[in-house]
Amino acid sequence: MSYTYEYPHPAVTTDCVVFGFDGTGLSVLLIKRGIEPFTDQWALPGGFIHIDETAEEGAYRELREETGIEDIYVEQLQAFTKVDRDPRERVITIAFTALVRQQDYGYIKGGDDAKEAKWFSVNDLPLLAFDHKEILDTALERLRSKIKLEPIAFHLLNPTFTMTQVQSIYEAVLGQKYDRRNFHKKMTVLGYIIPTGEKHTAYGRPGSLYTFDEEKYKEEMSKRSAI
Amino acid sequence: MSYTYEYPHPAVTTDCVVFGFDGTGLSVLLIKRGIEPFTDQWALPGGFIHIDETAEEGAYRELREETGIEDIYVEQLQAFTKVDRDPRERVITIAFTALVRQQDYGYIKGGDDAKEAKWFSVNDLPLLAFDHKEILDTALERLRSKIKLEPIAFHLLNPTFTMTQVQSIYEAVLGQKYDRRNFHKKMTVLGYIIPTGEKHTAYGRPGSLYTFDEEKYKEEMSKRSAI
DNA sequence: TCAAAAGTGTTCGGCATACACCCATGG
DNA sequence: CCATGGGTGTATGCCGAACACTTTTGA
Repeated sequence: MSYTYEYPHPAVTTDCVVFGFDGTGLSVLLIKRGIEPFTDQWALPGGFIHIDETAEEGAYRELREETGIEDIYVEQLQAFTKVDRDPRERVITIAFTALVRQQDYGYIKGGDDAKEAKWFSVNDLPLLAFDHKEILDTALERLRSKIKLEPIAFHLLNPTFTMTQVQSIYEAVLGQKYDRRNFHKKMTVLGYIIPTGEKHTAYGRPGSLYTFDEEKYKEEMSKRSAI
Repeated sequence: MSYTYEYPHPAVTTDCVVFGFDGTGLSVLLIKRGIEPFTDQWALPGGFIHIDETAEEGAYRELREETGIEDIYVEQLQAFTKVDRDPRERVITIAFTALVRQQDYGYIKGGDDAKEAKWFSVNDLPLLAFDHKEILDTALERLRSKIKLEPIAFHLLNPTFTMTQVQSIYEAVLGQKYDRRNFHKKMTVLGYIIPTGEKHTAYGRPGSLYTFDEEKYKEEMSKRSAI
């Protein structure tokens, strides 16, 4: 079976920067490549898109095939189009950012073109295949600016969480420390972080558990843009 | 001449949302299509990327070919990948946002696959070909959030400009009015908008001309992130 | 009883907002 | 001299930053 065109067509892939949070730092999910090129090197999960699926669908599918991850937050980053970024042929990749609850995927199976899948701290990354380092850096930059504007941190957390956990994510992503009292105040004043009444015990005094209320968030947003 | 692949490859195009400012409102540059499909309909300038150029290079080339525009600010928006977005074959487009000094291009020549090129107010757009309305809306949304964070308004203005002109751009893009005194204060306090000492006369009292200082902007930014 | 983490309130400065009067120019 | 638009300062309110002591739990 072969496909012929009048003009040359680039191949199109998707690559996914999957961020997780392990309780202290920000992590990225990488796969060890099982096929040429860059066999045995670490890379972002991804692959060629099918002719009858959108890039989003392709990104979801590749994630499922290579890592077993499903039902997560995925958002398009941008396309990367350098002419020589793949040694096989002209390949354009559409990169995505995904946020997952890393706890749910403590052990990742690997599969398909991936020999192995593993979480890495963003501060201690191996050498990456292709231009995946550049993609990852772009994703990180976007994550940093986005977390200041939108409540995306909650995609990295359990449905209920403590304020300290939220604060840890902001600190890990933005690389700075915040005052516990001011952070708590700022979050509660937003109006869409709701105490559940439950407590969470780890060490020391138990912390209150909160939940993110999507509805209240939309309400608050429409109030503000109405002004 | 034909090109054969083992797997089906989508075609890849670029499309460019070119914003201009005519002194009162925000405009978009559209071309009237000279070829099938959607002949004679208005569309974003763009076309198929060559196998040996990046998407950015392709976007620049198509803009030059279809509208004669050169040397402007261009930035990638995102890819649009719906399966049926082009009736000919599977086509993925990588969309770009461009900002130009509309004055420099009061008359646009058209050319190549474009019968005609024309500025339209973003508030009074014709029916657009393909999914170009969706692309345009996405670009507008991105422009609105970006203008709040970065000094991109100056790409729409002459190298020297009055404060009132800057204010008009912010008002046109964000769709709200600002107090002249407060706006002036906010801009000057930024530190990278420098008075040239020249005056600009239109009606009434002449206004001071300012210029945007790239170096100072970078300085100010590094100061702030250092804190 | 000790270590670890959580809960909480006040003060201060800076930035955004609201607002009005006078000035320079062209016709 | 009049119409048009430009330049500017002050008062107020809100938000973010700094900062310390007390409480709850498990070991």
